[in-house]
Amino acid sequence: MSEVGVIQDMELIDILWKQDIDLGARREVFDYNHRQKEHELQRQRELEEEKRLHLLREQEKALLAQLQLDEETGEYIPRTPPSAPLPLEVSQNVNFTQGSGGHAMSFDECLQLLAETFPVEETENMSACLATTAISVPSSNNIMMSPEQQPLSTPTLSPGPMPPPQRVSPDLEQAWMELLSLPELQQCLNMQMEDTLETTNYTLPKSPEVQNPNFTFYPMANLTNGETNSSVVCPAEFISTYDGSVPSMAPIDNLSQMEDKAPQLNTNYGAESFCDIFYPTVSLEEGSGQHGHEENESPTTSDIPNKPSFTPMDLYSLSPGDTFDSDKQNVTAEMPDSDSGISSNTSPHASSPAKSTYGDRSYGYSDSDIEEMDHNPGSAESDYSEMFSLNFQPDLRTAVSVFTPTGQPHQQNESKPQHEMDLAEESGHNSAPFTKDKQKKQLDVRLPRDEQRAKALKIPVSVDMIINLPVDDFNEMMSKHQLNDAQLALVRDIRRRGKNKVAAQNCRKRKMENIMGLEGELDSLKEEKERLLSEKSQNITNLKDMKQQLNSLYLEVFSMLRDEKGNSYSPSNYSLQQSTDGSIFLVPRIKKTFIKSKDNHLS
DNA sequence: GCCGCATGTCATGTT
DNA sequence: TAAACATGACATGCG
Repeated sequence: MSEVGVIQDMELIDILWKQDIDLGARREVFDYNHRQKEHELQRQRELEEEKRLHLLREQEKALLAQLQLDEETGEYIPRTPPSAPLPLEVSQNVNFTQGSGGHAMSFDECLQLLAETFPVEETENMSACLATTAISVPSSNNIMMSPEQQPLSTPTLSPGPMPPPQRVSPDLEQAWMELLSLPELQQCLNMQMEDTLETTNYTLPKSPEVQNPNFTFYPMANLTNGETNSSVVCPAEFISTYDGSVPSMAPIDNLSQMEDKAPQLNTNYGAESFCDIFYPTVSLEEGSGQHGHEENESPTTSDIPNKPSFTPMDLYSLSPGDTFDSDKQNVTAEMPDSDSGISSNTSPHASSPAKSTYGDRSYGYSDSDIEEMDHNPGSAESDYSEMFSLNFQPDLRTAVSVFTPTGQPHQQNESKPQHEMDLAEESGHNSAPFTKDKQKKQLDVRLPRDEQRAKALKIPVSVDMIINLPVDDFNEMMSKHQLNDAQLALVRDIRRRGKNKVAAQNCRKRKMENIMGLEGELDSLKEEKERLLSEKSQNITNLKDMKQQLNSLYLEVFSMLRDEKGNSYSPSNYSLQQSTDGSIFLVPRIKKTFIKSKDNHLS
């Protein structure tokens, strides 16, 4: 293009730009040089970013070389020269406050804090993880949380930082909070989680930091999956570490399946496997169920936001010991009967997972029930089991695992007060006019019967799921489990009874509301009646007064009338009458009396 | 033992 | 037509 042509073009652009000023277009939009400059700046920024990443990677390697596993405490401590051993507590007393110059806590201090937070029995196998990458520490720690530690609060895999473990000391917890507030660490955690999820083709919505190109990336985030993914370096033995606590959560066959799965986890350890470990019941049921097949059939990432692998029911089932809160709503989100204040949340078994665990016989049973079961342990087998002559061999693992959607072992730790407290809270509006402690107690009485029946027939689905699953999911679940006729019949009955129970509660609630509404309406009608009666009496009084006034006025007018002789008319002989056109006539009463007398005579 | 209340369950009708 | 829901009637447990 010639120079003249360029000038002409620029002039043309100027004209267009002037026209576009009104549209808010800036001149830079049309300036090629300006855009080129911007492009160069961006490239420069990217180069700086790469340099920075490289530098950080080098620092990371140096840091890892300094870490050392303390065989006794299981804590990772920095390699210190023998001459100047560093007390471990120092790291706990690190001032995490951010100074004016930035973070007072260095990254290796953060790592040390992480190492201290998680003891050796959990990190025995973490050494491999740490040896490979320090950034895998937070994630792997989270994976290897001991059973008593709180697992993920929700199954939803959040890209955000994990909550601090419960066992940390207050100081450590404080440090944790501050540590987690470090954007670098958050970034690392986000990236680590992403890497983990990517192994199962999951993608999570990136955090703003991730989306921000100017954000500082730690080098580990750029490692390949093989390097970063803790699953690769976490040996399968660590999985078996949890066999002592987890197996009670899964049926035997599923357990074996899970154990068989362990080596696979070793090579491909993602979110799904993660859930398999901590929530084997759900993951094996759900994973192999309606959600599992989705992942198998179409593990596209686009499915994730629209249909997360955890439905509200999963949330409910997965929250160990947590009250299923409104979200339960979440459950109610599945159940459109939001008009009913009771719904399934108020059902004791549905409102809280903890309420579904009836391992303790004294829990939720009436005295007679307990007595009956004590005297006749086989009574747990319902009429169904007797009907179909099934041999119910109490299999603690199976029984407990099958009917605890929460995945919690049935160690009843006297949680009843809390349970009732939850009930009281959750019953909420239900408190009037139904809710009493007795009612709550009786709500609990019935459910275990179905629980026991299901247990007797070894139905591999929790009663809560049987009742609350949408019909499609329910049918799908039933088709996945090979159930015999007796089991199918029982499952159908449990579902029918469970739904009808809620319906009856709603019905009674509505009935009481109707009664109360009718009572209120009755009161208002009584008030209306009183008001109308008083108004009637007032009207009668007014009418009386008006009649008197009219009478006096009539007499007054009549007294003023005179005949041609000047004599007054007698009111007894004459009366005043008004015609339709308004004129007044003096009518003699004689005729009237004559007619009257005539009428009387005829009658 | 009777009574009232709360709740679960069944049968049946309705949506 | 199936599933969910509504509701009357009855049974049961409890105080």
